[in-house]
Amino acid sequence: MGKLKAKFGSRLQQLRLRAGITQEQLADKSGVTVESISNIERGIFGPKFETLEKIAGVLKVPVKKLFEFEGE
Amino acid sequence: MGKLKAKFGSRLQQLRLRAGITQEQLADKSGVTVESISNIERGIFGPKFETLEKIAGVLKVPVKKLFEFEGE
DNA sequence: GACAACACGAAGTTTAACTTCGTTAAACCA
DNA sequence: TGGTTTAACGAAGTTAAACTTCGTGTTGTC
Repeated sequence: MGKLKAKFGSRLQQLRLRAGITQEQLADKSGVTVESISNIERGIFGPKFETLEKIAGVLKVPVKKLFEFEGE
Repeated sequence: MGKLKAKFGSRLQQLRLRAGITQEQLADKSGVTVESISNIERGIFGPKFETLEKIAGVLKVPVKKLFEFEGE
């Protein structure tokens, strides 16, 4: 229990690297700061719905892709 | 753009009805109020990550199922 | 050496999630 | 009828998580 933020974070990092962009680029296009992206990727907190939607848009993936973890 | 909350809401309602439970039952087991579930299902706001995780647990579905919308 | 990219922490701000009230209405059953 | 359940819907207030703004430290690379 309580592992969703962490799993989401590493999944986000995975998809961001796959897209070939930096945290700063993702941050700028998503309308948040680099530190926020860093915090999200490290599982410190999860994005709110609005940010979630923007991030998925920048990465050009459906939102559900961000919740597809390994071993589930 | 900006339709994620609404799509998530109706998807949640769909899965809740499929599970055969009321908003109140889902609310109690998820640790939020009935009004919150109602607001989420109507797309007024999206749940925070912690609530999202609990809801998926109550419905016994992986989180990504809640983001599987029609026509995507 | 300088720069890029990122981890990481602390402290403050913002605002969306959440609550608490209350009303309304449809559906079902006694 | 009347009572109960279920849920939509609004307004207003509270809470807490998301987000920001600082700042330091590390790694890699040009």
